[in-house]
Amino acid sequence: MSRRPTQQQIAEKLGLSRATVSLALRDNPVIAESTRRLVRQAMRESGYVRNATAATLRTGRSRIVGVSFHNIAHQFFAEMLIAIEESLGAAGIATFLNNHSEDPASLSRFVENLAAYGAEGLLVSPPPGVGTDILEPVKRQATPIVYVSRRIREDADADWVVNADRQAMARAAQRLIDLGHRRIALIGGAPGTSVAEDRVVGFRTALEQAGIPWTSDLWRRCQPRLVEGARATLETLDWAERPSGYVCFNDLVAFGAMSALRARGVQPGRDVGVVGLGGTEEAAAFYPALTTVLDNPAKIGRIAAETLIARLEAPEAPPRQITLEPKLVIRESCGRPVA
Amino acid sequence: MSRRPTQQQIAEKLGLSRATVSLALRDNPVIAESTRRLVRQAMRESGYVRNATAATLRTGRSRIVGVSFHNIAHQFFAEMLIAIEESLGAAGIATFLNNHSEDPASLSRFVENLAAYGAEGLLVSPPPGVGTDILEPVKRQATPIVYVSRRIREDADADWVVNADRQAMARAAQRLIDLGHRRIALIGGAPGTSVAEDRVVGFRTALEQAGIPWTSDLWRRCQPRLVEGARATLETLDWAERPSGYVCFNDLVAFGAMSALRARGVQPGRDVGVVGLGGTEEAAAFYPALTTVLDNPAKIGRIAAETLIARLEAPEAPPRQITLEPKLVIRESCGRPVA
DNA sequence: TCTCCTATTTAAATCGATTTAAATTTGTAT
DNA sequence: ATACAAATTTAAATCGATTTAAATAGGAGA
Repeated sequence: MSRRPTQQQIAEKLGLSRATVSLALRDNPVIAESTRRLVRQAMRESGYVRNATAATLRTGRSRIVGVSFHNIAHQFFAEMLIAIEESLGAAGIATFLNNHSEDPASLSRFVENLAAYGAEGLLVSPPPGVGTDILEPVKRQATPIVYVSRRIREDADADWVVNADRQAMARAAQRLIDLGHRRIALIGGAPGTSVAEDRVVGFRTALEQAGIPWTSDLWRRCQPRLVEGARATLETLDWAERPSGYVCFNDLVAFGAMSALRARGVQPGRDVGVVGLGGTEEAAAFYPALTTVLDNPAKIGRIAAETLIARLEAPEAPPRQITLEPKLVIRESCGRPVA
Repeated sequence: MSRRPTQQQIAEKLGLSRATVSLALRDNPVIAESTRRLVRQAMRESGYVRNATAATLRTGRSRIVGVSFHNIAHQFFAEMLIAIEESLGAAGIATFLNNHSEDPASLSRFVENLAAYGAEGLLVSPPPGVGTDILEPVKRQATPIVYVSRRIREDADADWVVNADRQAMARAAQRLIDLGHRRIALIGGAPGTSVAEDRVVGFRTALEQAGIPWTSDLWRRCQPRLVEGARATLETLDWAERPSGYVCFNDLVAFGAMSALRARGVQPGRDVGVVGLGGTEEAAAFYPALTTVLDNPAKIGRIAAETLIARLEAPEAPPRQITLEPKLVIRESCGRPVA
């Protein structure tokens, strides 16, 4: 900070009072049109920049919102974050960022900081296993929270915007089942998050409805990363009865799975079927092109930001709990029906 | 905001003055040890949260830093951002985020907002073609700026942390040259950014030093995305004299190039050589594994944050202009020497 | 007991914008 | 002119923490 003009100084220069300047700046109609123009002009000339800190202190409205995800290097979260920042920015709201890396302590520190700055809202995808108490500092100030992608189940009447993870995974599995696959593995997903739990349930349900018995070793858990997907997939090649189909936790894992399979001479789309989840741009360009379930990060981000903004305007409105329906995109990685 | 206790209230409860409470909170040694403990205790019990807004207004120190990149969905920038947020957070500094999408207006709005909130610093990777005037609102307040990855050339005595893009690209090209390739295409990169310009110069220099004539059509420009890389690479297959080597703007483009080539029956690592830039985790897992030049996003991010923090402490210190040396990682995508 | 010095505590100003109640100016009708 | 209403402008309080100068308390020494 240094010497940048304040309303005080502008008022003095124009021989007006601080009050007049402030009211003129905010286009209050009680100020004469001519005076308003005068003030506007002076502000432009002097390069006046409104001191948001002072305004926040006085009004109690910070126009700041916090966003906390576990890993913004995941395509899905990165795109969501971009959409959120854009939507908030368009509404004149600043974005405080935190990447908590699944560490509750990181989120905790962030939330405390949000409270200190008087943030007006929080968009969060919490780490697995935490309760609402971790959000206590903002909750106490009645700061609205919107859960994005992941939620805390305990917080049943909060706002949230998530994917229909169960249906998405069920749809992915169903695709392979429809093609005649009976031996299907689930690759990826870390236990503990609401997302992973829902996806596993979806997978399992699809299998059981098709009369295929579910056993927990059909699920090869792994971090949602390409190399991990490759590793987990390789393990299945040692099974007594090899899978003919692979449902992957996300596209990245699917890429890993396909790379691993191909490296072992197994051609996805011909020898085995692979389905992803995500609908990343790369899925279409990969060879073979990946059949996948769309997960719309930008759409979720936009809706989440809108939900928060609506909540700011109507704190007492009933909760908005939005679940986006998945859509299967069929490409080449599942190939044709099996015998 | 709502009723959360203020220092005022704590003071009343304890029968002390606001001054004492404030001084105790900040561990000022003039306050008696016993009083300090008392105050601390009361704060803990009442769930007091410091009002950063009020403190900022009084002290002029916001403990806020802005970060603006063009696309945080790029792996490189996402990882850089994570490292930055973590480093700043560890220093008790909050991160204001902007994803400007190469739009100067977006950056401009952000910078104005930073000035309004009294941000103490800016880490930025500016859009192509902008001058320092776009940063005027923060510059006027003498807010330190650290350029990250990209810089504004005009701003010659600013702090910056960038990759040695020229050398990186030269090294990539050199690898192919060493293997005997003479017909090498450069895939990707959008003109106008300092990064792209430097990389092209590096590529061109390596060619010319090896006695290979550079012509501008060796460069197939494209957005740094997988599908775009695939498209640009396909174009080269129609050339009268096809390339035997491909230097790619980044790993993502290389993945696209390899996918496109493979789809046309050209096997990277056997029929042609491909080099990437980035050192993403996926590069190792891809089939064939990608030879690439490391670009250390997390390291750049960490150093950039440290540079800014150092600058806050010593505003008059000489500029820190850091260029990270590239390192080639040889894998399989270039194959063996050609005839 | 009284003085002086040191250790603590406190009153009050300050940061800059906002807002309300009150004051002032302008204009109109009589 | 005079009164009254309407249109503008302004004084002053406020948000909560920080900080400096000044006040007070406590103790030691004479």
